Amino acid sequence: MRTLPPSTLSPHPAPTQPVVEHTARQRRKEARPQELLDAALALFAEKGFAATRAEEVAQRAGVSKGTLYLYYPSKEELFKAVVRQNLSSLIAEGQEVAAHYEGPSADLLTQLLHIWWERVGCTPAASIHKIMLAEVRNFPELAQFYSDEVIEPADRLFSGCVQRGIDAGEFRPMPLHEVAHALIAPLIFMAVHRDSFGACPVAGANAIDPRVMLDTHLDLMLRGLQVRGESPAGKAVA
Amino acid sequence: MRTLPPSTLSPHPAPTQPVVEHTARQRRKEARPQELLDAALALFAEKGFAATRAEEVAQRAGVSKGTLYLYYPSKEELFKAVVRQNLSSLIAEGQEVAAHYEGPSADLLTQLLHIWWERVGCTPAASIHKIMLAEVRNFPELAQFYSDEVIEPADRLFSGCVQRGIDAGEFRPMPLHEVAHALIAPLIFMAVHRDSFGACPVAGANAIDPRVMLDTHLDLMLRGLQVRGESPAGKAVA
Amino acid sequence: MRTLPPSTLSPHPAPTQPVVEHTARQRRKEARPQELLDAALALFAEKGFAATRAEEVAQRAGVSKGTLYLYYPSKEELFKAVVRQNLSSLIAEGQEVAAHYEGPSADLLTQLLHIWWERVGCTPAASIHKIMLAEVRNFPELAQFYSDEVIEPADRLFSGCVQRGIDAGEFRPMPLHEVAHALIAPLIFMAVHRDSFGACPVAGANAIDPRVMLDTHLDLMLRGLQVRGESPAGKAVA
Amino acid sequence: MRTLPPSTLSPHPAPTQPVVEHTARQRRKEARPQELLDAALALFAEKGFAATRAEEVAQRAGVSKGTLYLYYPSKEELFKAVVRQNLSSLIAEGQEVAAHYEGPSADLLTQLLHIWWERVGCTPAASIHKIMLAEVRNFPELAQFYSDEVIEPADRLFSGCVQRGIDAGEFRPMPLHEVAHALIAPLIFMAVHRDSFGACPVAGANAIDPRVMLDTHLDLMLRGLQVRGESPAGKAVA
DNA sequence: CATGAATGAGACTTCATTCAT
DNA sequence: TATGAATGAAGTCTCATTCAT
Repeated sequence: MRTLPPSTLSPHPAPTQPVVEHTARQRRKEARPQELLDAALALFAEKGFAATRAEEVAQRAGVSKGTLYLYYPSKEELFKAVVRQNLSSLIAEGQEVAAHYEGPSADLLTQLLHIWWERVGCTPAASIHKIMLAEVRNFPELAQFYSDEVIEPADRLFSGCVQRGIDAGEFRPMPLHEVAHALIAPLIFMAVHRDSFGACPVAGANAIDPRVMLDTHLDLMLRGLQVRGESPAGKAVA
Repeated sequence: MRTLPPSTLSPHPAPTQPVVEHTARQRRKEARPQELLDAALALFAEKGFAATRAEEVAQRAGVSKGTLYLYYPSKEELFKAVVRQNLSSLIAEGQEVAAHYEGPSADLLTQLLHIWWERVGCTPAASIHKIMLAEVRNFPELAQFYSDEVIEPADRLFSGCVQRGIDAGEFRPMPLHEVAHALIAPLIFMAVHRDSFGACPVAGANAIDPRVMLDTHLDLMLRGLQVRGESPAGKAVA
Repeated sequence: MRTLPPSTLSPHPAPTQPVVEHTARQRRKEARPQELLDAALALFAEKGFAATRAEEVAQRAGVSKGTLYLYYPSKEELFKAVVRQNLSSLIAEGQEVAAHYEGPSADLLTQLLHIWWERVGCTPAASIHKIMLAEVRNFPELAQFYSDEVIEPADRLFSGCVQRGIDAGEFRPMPLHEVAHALIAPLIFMAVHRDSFGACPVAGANAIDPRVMLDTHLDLMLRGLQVRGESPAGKAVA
Repeated sequence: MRTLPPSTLSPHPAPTQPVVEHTARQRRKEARPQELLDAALALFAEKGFAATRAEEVAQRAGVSKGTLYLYYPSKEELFKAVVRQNLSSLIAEGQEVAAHYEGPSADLLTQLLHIWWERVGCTPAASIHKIMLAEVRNFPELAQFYSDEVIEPADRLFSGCVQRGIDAGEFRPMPLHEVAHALIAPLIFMAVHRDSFGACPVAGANAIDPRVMLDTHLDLMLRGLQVRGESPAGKAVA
């Protein structure tokens, strides 16, 4: 379902079948959670949380209703698991990249946004943001969960990079959270838009090429952040 | 809640329908559709489509459940009516401003975004975007409508301004649609976010001050658009 | 369903239709709660709490599933309403009788037990005790409710009568709660037994005539309580 | 949980089934039915039939769900087996005692009730009565079984003792079955009550001390049975 | 026009039972 | 023989929609 991204961050640490041989049934059992999460993500993305029926998720994963509840005790927990698998893990990886990065901050931001696009923006995982925005009022517990697991860490990640650039004299001093928001918002918005209007023959939504958009956005933002007189560092994008 | 009931205690022996009768009840009757749409907008914005109960809409509009169905044959039709009614007036205004503007393009963009924020971003109308994003997959016919009535005109408006700046030598040449998207997306995103997470005690969402965000965003974008060596024009923001 | 008991305690204070005329629908609405409670009591008695399906109750009352939930928000609340109507009210009446009684304590106990038999013991209401005994462990909230609404008041009522007899020198001094228990337990037990085994052709259960049992029990108990040398006061039973 | 798994780490090259093998596993296998019945009794007593899950019974017996169904083809059959196994042995004992008793009938009754309390009333077996009362309507065939195996013999036992006392001039002539009922009912009722409400902080249920109750009850009953003018015989109770 | 009592399809979730291993 | 993953019928409760008044 997910095409191997050219990213240096391999999603799973090389499965290459361990020594022990499993029976067919055991293999099914081990694959179940992943199959269920994939089915759930697809359906949540398509119809939203409330409108997705548990039985549909099960059917799409090729199991019965009861089996779904064998692995996840409620629809809400299933959704949380989807969020964890698709977002929480990625943000952690982003933190790793940022923590060990040596080059210019502009390049770091460029790389982070490209990673985000390849791992989230152009995958069904992008829909999760839409789902949260739309339904979070009805599930307050999910709001806190999402804030803790996704929004806060992502804000820390991007604010940290901007701070890093300011400290190094690469960027102008600017309000951190607002810049972080301005950095990621257009990308999420584009992904969400494509997810919602992409299926329909809508000129406006399709007039935008995601790759061009990403590069343009980075060009604008990095030039905007840049200290006057220097040359922009984000050229690597092209 | 019901004004002037035909109580038996009325001092006059039943006036047998006055000539006009355009009073109380009649006025209520004419105002009903608007009252219902207002109530529906508020609730759809708050809870989404599926989680909004028809009875709640009726209650909030001060009528009974049955009356709602007198005006709208189903919850779906009510939803469509809400979207249509609230979007039709959203665009014209901006077009007017842009058509007659004389000053620098940076100032024009600054003004347009401020107008958007005051007229849409910080009003319930902002919720409509959220609703559309969330539910458009379930109402394909609304997608075309929304695209024609909102997305396309808005894109034309902002692309036009950017083109104007490029033509005048104020801005660097850049991909028009992508810049237009980068201009408006963070604002819509912020409004939608506040609408969803604002009620919850979520640090990340509340860390951003809308006014600061707006100015920061404009600062970044205009400096990013600006032709090298000139001074940015968007300082008027205060 | 309930035959008018010869008791001086009229169950309802004479309905005799108030002045206002109701339409058919309104009449139905007003009768609904009673119809539902009757149906619920019958089914709870027959199958227990957990095994009684909400839809069955509705059907027996001649309405749909949804209507039941219009009047009682959950099966548990429905059960509580059944208890209140059938037991709580009766105990309150018993307290009234006891509070104003003038004659010998033995006669008071005789009368209370006869009332209990006629109003509970030989009606479906007797099954409620069985239901509670059987299922209370699974519904802790019901346990507290039943204890507060039924067990405690009943214990107070009977202990109070025994105390009254002891104070007046009619009865020997004895442990109050234990005597109260010994007074009411055989009657409840008999009723519960008949409710459970009555339908089956079981000699043992049917060998006992409730009337004889009641009189025998009273005879034994009152003679047992009686201060030595006096003549028993409970002869009125026959 | 599984004893002696045929692990590949076994030092001996698979002993190819020893001669007797009546060890560990074999012993477990033979003990299985009893372990399952014990677990089932405990759970049925605690939660009732419907609320007891098959898997819980299996877990408590230390086996898997599937194994339970190897021994009992359904939950219903398991329930019947529990009832049969626990009741059949309860009655014989009392009959023995009564048959050979030489002393006064009051002492005999005293002794029988004390035996009942120690052997049934204060053991899990008391719960069986509760289960029967609650569920017998759903298992009509058990009604006859229970009646034949328990109710009838118990009635014969106690009626016989009363008859013996009357014949000997110790007791007043009274209806036999009704007296038998009045003798045993309060004790069963108390045991059942404690079993159901004992866990809850219910004053009424806990206000009664079983030992005091037993003595009080015997005191009342024997005095009630006693022929006028004689002194009661049941003092032996201590 | 307006009401609100009534309906019943459908959602989530549980659990007795089966069967491949 | 023993396991436990899988099933699907059934239960409680919700809510869009209808219609007698």
